[in-house]
Amino acid sequence: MAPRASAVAAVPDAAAGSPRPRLTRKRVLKAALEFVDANGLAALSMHKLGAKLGVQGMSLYSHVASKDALLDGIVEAMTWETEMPPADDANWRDALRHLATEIRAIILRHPAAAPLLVSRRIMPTRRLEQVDAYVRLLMQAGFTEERAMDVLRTVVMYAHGYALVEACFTACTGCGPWPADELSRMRRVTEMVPRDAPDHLLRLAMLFCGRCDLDEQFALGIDLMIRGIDCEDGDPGC
Amino acid sequence: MAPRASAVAAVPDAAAGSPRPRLTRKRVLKAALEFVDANGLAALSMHKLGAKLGVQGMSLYSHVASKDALLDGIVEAMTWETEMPPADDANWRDALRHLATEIRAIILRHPAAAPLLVSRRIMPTRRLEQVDAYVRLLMQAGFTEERAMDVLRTVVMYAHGYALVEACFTACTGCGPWPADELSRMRRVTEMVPRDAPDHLLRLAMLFCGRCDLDEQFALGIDLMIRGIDCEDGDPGC
DNA sequence: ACCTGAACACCGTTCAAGT
DNA sequence: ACCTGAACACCGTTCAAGT
Repeated sequence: MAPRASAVAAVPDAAAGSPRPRLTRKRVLKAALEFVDANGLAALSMHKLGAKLGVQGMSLYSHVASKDALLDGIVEAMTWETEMPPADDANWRDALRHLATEIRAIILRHPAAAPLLVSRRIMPTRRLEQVDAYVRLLMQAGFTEERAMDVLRTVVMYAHGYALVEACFTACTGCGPWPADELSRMRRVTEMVPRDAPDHLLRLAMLFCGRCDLDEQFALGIDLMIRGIDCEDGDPGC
Repeated sequence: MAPRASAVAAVPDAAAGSPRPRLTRKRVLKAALEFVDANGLAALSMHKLGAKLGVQGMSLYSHVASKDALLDGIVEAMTWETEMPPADDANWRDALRHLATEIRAIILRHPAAAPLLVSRRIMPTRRLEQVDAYVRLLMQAGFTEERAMDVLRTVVMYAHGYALVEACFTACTGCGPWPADELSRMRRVTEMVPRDAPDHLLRLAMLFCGRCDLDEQFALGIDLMIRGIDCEDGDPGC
C-alpha cells in the first residue's frame, strides 16, 4: 500500500498533465541558464525569469536567496555538465586533453553565461569532484600529488582562458555561430575593431582573430604544454 | 600673442582652481574604471558615476552613447596601460614571458573589471598595436608570421585564462588582497566551497586553490609552452 | 510551504529646456 | 556644446496577505 501510494505521488504532474511541474531550485537554475543562453546575461531579470517559469518574479525568492545567489547558481548549473575522466588507467596525456576539451566545450555551449565563471567566487562540488578524479588519475600515472595539481592548474587555467576569449569573440547572442566562410568572419572581426584603426591593424586583427582554425589552435597550446612536461621529466620521446 | 593666449587657455581649470576640469570621454572612462575597481561592477550606475564626477547621471550621455558603450570603454581604458615589448632585438622567450606577465598584471590590477575582457566583443586599438609589435619581434627572431601568431595566440589565451581565474578567486571587493599566511587563505577557500561538501573535497580545494605560489604557477605554464616550442622546432636545448 | 499584489528605492534612457 | 529636471518603463527586494 505504502509503495503504491508513493509511486502515484511521484508523478503527480505528469499524471495530471500539469504544464507547471512544481518549482524547484534546480529547475530555477536550469531555466536561468537557458534564459541567459538565449537572451544574454544583461537581459536576465527576476521578473522575466519568473514569467518564463509561469510564475511571478517574487516567487523565485522561495528558491534562491537573491539575484546574486541566482548567478552563483548558474555557475553551479554549468558544472552539472562536467564529466569524469574516461577511465582510471587512461593515458595521462589523453586525460589532460580530455579535461581541457571538456572545459572548453561547456564554455562554448554557454558563451553568454561563461564570464560568470570568472566573476563569481564559488567552487561547486561537481567541479571539485572532477579535479579530484583527475588528480587520482595523474597519480596513478606516476605523478606526485603536488606535481599533479601543478599540471592540472596549468591545463585548467589555459582551457578557461582560451575558451573564454574564444567564446567572447566568436559567439554573439542572436547572430548565429562563428561563420565558416572567411568573408563572413572578416565582417565580424571588422565590427570588433574601432572604425578609426589604421589599415595595418585591421589586417592584423583579420589574421589574428579571423584566419585561424580554433580547434587546431586550442590543441596547439595543450600539445605545447604536454611536450613541455615530457621534456621536463626527461622523457626519451623529447 | 596667439601662442601666449593658447598657453593661458590650456590650463583654465588649474588657473581658476576649478575642481571640475571639464568632462571628457577619456575622463569618464577612467573614472568608470576607478569606480569599478573600488565598488565592483554591479555597483556601477550612470547616476553614481555622474555623482563621482560632480554631475548628473544623464550628463554622461554627452560622452558615451549608452551604458553598454561605457562598459566597452572600460575595456578600452584597461588597454591604455599596456606597454610595448622591451626592445626589438629582445630574446623571443623573454618577450613571451614579458607579454604574459603584463596581461596578467593588468587583470590583477582591475579584478572587478576583468570579466569585461571576455564579455565585450571589442579589440581596442592599443591591444592591436601591442600584438603587432610582438609579431614583428617574433619574426625578427626567425618565426614566420603565421607561426608567430599561433604562438602569440597561445600565450595571450593562457595569460588571460590564468589571470582571470586567479583574479576571481584571490581578489574580493572590499576585503583586501590574497592573504600571505596560509590560515587566512584556507579561510577564504572555505568560503568558496559549498558548506555541504565532503571533507576530502574541502581538503582538495585547500591544496588546489590555497597551497600554491601563484607567481611560480603562472611561470610554469609559460615555461612549459616555451619548452614545447623549443622541442617542436628541434632546438638543441631540449 | 509556496505563491501573489502592492509598494519601495533604484536604474537606464529620453527629451525639452536651460546656459 | 554641454548640462539639468522631469518623466518613463523596468528592476531587485520586502512584506503582509492569500491558499
